[in-house]
Amino acid sequence: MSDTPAERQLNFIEQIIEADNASGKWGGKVVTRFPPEPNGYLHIGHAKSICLNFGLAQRYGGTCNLRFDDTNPTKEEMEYVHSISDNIRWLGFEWPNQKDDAVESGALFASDYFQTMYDYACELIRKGKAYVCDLTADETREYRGSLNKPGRESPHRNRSVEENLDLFDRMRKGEFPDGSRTLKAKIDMASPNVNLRDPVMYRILHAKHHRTGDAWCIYPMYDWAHGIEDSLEGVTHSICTLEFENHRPLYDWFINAINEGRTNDGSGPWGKRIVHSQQIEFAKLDLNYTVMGKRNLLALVKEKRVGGWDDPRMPTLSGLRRRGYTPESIRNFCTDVGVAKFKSTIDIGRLENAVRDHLNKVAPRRMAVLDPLKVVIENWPEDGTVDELDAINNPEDASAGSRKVPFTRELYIEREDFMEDAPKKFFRLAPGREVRLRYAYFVTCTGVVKNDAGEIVELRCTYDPATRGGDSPDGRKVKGTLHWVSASHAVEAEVRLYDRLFNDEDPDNPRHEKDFHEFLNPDSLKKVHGCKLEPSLAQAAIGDRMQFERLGYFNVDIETTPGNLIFNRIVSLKDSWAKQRDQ
RNA sequence: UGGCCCCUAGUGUAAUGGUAGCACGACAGACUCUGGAUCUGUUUGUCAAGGUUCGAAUCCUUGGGGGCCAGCCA
Repeated sequence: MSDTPAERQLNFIEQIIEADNASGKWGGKVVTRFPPEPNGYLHIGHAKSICLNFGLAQRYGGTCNLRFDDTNPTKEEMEYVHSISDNIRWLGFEWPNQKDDAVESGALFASDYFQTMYDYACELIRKGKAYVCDLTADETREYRGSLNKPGRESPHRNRSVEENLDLFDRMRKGEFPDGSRTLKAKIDMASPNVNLRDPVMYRILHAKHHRTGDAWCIYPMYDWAHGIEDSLEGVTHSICTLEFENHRPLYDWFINAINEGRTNDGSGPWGKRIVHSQQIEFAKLDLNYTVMGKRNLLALVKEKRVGGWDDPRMPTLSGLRRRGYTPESIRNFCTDVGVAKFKSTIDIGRLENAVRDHLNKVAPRRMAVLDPLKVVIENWPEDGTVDELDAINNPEDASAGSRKVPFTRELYIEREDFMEDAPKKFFRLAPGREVRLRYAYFVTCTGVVKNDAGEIVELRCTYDPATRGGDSPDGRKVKGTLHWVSASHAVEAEVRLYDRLFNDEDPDNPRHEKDFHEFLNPDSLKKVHGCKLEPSLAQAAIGDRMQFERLGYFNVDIETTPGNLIFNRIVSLKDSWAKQRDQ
C-alpha cells in the first residue's frame, strides 16, 4: 500500500533537502528534530510529524533529535517526558545517544539552553534590539493594535542599554513579580505581521520547572527559544506545522539579529555566526470521526468518557498501541497520507486499512466464536470421540506452520452464520443447506431446536465423513465456510468491540451548534462476554495479536488476568456480505 | 476593513512550461477451504475568467473558496 521511499515521488520537503544537498548548502548534512512540549500525550497527528522528521534523517543519512520544548514550567511535567519518549521508541525510531538507562535517555531539552538564550538576549539588548517593558499583559495587548490597525510603541521602548541590562538582570534575580515586566524585541509596531510588533522574548514566572527547579524565574517564549534551540543543535531543516508560517519572519529575525556583527571566522566584537536553520511548514494530520486537540482529549479522559489516555478508542499513540495497532502500520499510514501544505482531512478508514494490510501478512489465524450457537453433529459418535484436525496458521505466510484443532460432537458456530429463512445470497447455514466447517467437515443442517420463547438454542446437523479436512472427494462444492469451536474444548473470554468514538465526521467543528460531546458514539464500546475460543488461545499473552477467522484482528488486552482473558478487536475484516445485506 | 498560506478524481497525493499519473475507496469480473487476501478491469479531476506562450495544473492578473495570525501558550 505504501511505496518504498526509493520509488515514491519526492514530497516538497524532500525536494528542498535534495536541492540543498545538490547545492552543498549544508555540506550534505541533514539534521532534523521532533520538538514536543511535554504537556500532553502524543496522538496519531504527532506520529506524522515523528515519521516525517525521523524518516527524513534516516533517508538522508542524518540524525533526528528528540528535543523537549520545555519553556513553560506551568504546564509541563516529567510524566509527559516519559510517555512521549516511550511512544517514539515504540513507533520504532531512535534519537542520538539513546540508551536504555531511562526511557528518555539521550533526549535534549530546551531548558538545557536557558543560559545561552539568556546570554544571547543580553547581546540583543547591547545591540539595541531588545528592551525591558513595564507594560502589563493587558496594556501590551492594547499597544499591539489589531489586524487592521498598527500598534503603538511602548513608552519603555527607548530605554538605554545600561538600564535594560540592569532591569533584565534584576528580572532574572527575581526582584520583580510575575507579569510586571517582559523583555521584548524591538522590531516594528506597525508591521502587518502582528508577530513582529515587538514580541515578548521573556516573561517572569516564579514557577518550579520540572528540570531546572528554581534556577530561573524568567522563561523564554517559543519564538525566541526555538530558533536558538535549532541553531545550537545544528538543525538544518526545522520542520513545523502550518500555523507557524506567520512566525517564520520572526524566527529569521531573531537569528539574523544574533548574527548581526558576527563573522564566519569569529573575528570582530560579537564572535562567530551561529547556524541559521531553515524553517519549513507542512500541513499536520487531521482525521475524521475523532478529536485531536489536547484540550478535547484531556476532557474525554477527565470526564471519564473513555477509560484513560490509553483507552483503545483514543487516537493517542498509547490508545492505538493498546488497541493493537502495530508500529509498522502507523508508519505505513503516515507515509501513505503524504506531506504537503494543503490542509486535508484523512478518512479514518485509511488508518484501519493500514493495520489490516499489515496484520494480514503477519497475524496468525485462530478460530473464535463471539456469539455462540450450539451445534450437535447427530451422526458423530456419542462416546466423546475427538478428531484432531490440521489448521493452517497463516495462509499468507507458509513459515507460520499449522496447528491442531479438536472436532467433537458438540460445537459452537456464530449465531449470525445461521438463518432459518435464508435468502438465496446467504451462503451460510440454513435448514437443509450444506456448508464447510473450516479445516473440518461438510455439515448439513437437519433441524432447529427452540426454547419456549421461540428462540433458537441449538442446531442439529449431520457431517459427511468423506470430507475430512474440508474437501469433498466427489468434487462437490459448498458456498460457505464457517468458523467453529469444539464446545468441550472451548476457552471462555471477553471480547471488546470498538467503533469510532464519534458519530460526526468533524465533531469539534466550530460551525456546529453543538459541543463535540454530543456527537460521542454511545456504541463505541461493546463488551461481549461468554465468547468461545479454540483451545490454543488459552496460552495467549498480553499484547499478542491474531486474526479470528472471518471476524477481524484482535489482541490480548492489558487488563487480562489469569482465568480472565480479554481481547480487543483491533479492526474487523472487510465484510462484503454485510455490505450486501444492508443494501 | 491588514498580512501570509493553500485549492488537481469520492479522499489523499504526483506531474516543477511539453501525453494529467499513482494510492486508497467505489463499482464489475476472476479466483478462493476466511463473503478475507490476491488478480484483472471500469468510473470520476486541474475552483473560475482573462493574459503570456507554439504549448499552462504549472507563470501573470482579477475573482471565488478555505486556512492561519491580535497569549506574558507552543
